[in-house]
Amino acid sequence: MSEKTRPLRTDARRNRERVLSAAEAVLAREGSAASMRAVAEAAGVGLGTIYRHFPTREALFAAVMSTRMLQLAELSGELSEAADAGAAFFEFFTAVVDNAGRMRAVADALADAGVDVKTDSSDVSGAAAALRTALGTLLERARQHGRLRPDLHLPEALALLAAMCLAAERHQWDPAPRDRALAILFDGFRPR
Amino acid sequence: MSEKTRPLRTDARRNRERVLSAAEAVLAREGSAASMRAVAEAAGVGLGTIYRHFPTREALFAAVMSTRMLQLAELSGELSEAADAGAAFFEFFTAVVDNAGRMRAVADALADAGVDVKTDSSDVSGAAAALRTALGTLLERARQHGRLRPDLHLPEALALLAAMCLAAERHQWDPAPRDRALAILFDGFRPR
Amino acid sequence: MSEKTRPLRTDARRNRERVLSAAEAVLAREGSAASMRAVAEAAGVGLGTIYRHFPTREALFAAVMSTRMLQLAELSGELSEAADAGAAFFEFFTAVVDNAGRMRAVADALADAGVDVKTDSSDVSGAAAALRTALGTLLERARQHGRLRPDLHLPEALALLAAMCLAAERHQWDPAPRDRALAILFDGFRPR
Amino acid sequence: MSEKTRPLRTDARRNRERVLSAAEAVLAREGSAASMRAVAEAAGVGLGTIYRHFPTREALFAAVMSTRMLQLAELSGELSEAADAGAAFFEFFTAVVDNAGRMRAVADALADAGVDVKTDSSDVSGAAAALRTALGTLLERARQHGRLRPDLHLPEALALLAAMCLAAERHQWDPAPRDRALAILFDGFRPR
DNA sequence: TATGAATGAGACTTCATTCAT
DNA sequence: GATGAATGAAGTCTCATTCAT
Repeated sequence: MSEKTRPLRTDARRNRERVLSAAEAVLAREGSAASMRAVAEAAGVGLGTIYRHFPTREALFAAVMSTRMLQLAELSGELSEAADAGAAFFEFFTAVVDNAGRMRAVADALADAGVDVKTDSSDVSGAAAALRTALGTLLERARQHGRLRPDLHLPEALALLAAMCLAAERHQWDPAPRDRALAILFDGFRPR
Repeated sequence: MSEKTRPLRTDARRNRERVLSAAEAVLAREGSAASMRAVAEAAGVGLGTIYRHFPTREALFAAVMSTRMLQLAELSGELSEAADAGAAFFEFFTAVVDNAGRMRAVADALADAGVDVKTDSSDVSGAAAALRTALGTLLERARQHGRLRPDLHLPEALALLAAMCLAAERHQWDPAPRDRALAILFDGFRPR
Repeated sequence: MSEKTRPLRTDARRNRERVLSAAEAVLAREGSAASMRAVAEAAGVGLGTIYRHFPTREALFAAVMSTRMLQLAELSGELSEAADAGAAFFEFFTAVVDNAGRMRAVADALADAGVDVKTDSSDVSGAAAALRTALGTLLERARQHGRLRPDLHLPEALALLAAMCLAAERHQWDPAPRDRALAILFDGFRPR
Repeated sequence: MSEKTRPLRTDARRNRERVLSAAEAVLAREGSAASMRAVAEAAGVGLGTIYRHFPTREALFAAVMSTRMLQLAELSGELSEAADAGAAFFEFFTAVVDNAGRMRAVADALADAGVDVKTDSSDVSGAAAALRTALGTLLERARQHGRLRPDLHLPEALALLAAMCLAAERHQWDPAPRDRALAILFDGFRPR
């Protein structure tokens, strides 16, 4: 847990970023079977450079996911103080789905967050926990404000979030159908 | 003479079944990257036997999917005459999700059914179309009976079905959480 | 059971013939990599039927070759009494080349006949010997009639025959180019 | 192993050479059905190394052929200015046959050179064209010097060259029989 | 530190051969 | 006898990972 990283040289850090974002792009384009070579080429670095920063293919992809999840968790911070607690929850939910739609394979990790975390990467499980916490906080607040049905709890919400993410990334959902599906689901979330 | 003959044909057909159900099990356990060897071992047959019945890895997996989808489409036949049109729709929806929970990768095909069918296997596309039609029929009937919100149309329903299947399959959803998630979603389906 | 070959039932013998000629056709069409299944299909019999008559793939193809070579050796019988000994030799030589042009892989065996027989099938080596003898007889007679250079002996003649056969089968030589090449070679055969 | 040579960027090129010459040797020993693994073992490299340098089995074998053919075409350059145009032609012809005798399968390509080039590898077709041109040049020159019969043209010469190569390669012709056969053929080439 | 050549396990697929029906 | 389903060794090729430069 206490993975203390020492400051990388600036060019090394820049390479790490390039690899990460190349990996994300390649994952989005080619799915989870994307090869390390494809990532290296997209990043414009050698294969060895990837392995300098990420010990293994799985570690690289886990890093992609946790990075993305952390970004989402950060978004929740802002929303947790929004005036309309219900809107904040729905906005966050939508943002996560939207995000998943842009990146194949991140949804897999989101799905994992719902149950047990299978990956042994503490980074991913940490980010997943952060995301879960973020959703939980917004959920609780919205419910207390009477904007969500009282019997809606975090596990179901996470499961449904994961479901929508998986579908969004697999369908390459366009905004319109996505919004229609979410509108229906959100009606199920509301108190009667 | 009167003894039941055991022609090779029978044995061959049984082997085909064994391969199909082994493939389904392996797909469920190992995901879509499952190897042909794993299927062969699970089926207790040689590798060549698989290839006798299915010319290609893709063909085998397509057969698994279309078989499963056809079974579901058949179920819809019975339900389409049930007394309670709303219950029939929800039961079918639940059955499909339940089914997907048992088989990774079938959900992929279900997802495909929602949009365009990408696989060129006419078997799969046919089965997918059958499933789409089945859901459409039940949906229409339930809506006309006033059990579904008037603005719920097939595309959204399919998208949400696919989403739930994907999640069920990935989470290995147990009945309890699955039912809770579906209950919420179904509330979203109902007229207010 | 006695190992002595006994007359085959007429249908069995007919099957043997069908397999042989199907094998020749398939060999001609697909080259020496032709599969047993292709032969079975061309012959309209099951795979097992081939193996009833020929213990291995190699045995089948050897039988094809020896059959063909025997036919050629028989042709030499007629020619060995022709009035023009020189023409008889050239005609035989041409006939063999022509034949090879029609059947891929038989040329391989002809080539083998020129040196040592590698196949352990006594059938093939016997047929090759018959062919060698046939050519030798015609050669000797033509030379004694003064139609061939005195220093042309069987080994060279066989080597050149094999060469032309190989080329003929590989090029799918049409008659015209084949005749031009043979005319030149035959000029080399003649006394100055 | 005494000293292990240390891979260099240069070493990659050397590995390429090792693979090429191993492939030539294996092709000569085992014929055109030689396996990639056999080549890898003969070269003392891993299978993957072959595929790094040659994308495909066919590409490797094509490279072997075109390399060899190019070497022969180069030889013709020197001979094209020899004092004795007839001897130059015969020497070249002999050299090509001699060469083919050392490598099975190269003869196949030579045969292809005689007609149309079937391989889509531009390397091979280019080398084959170079070889054809080389023979044509020497042939023309020798004929103009009155050392070849006037009606000997390139197509026949190529066909006969291919024939002799095929036979040489298949027989593992020793020099003596080869020379005897060539002497006879060359007499056919000369003006009467 | 970055590079990319090398490695080899493992994937898919074919096919000669055997054997139950 | 005939059939063709089953088998599994072997072949080609891919790709995560290591390591010398």
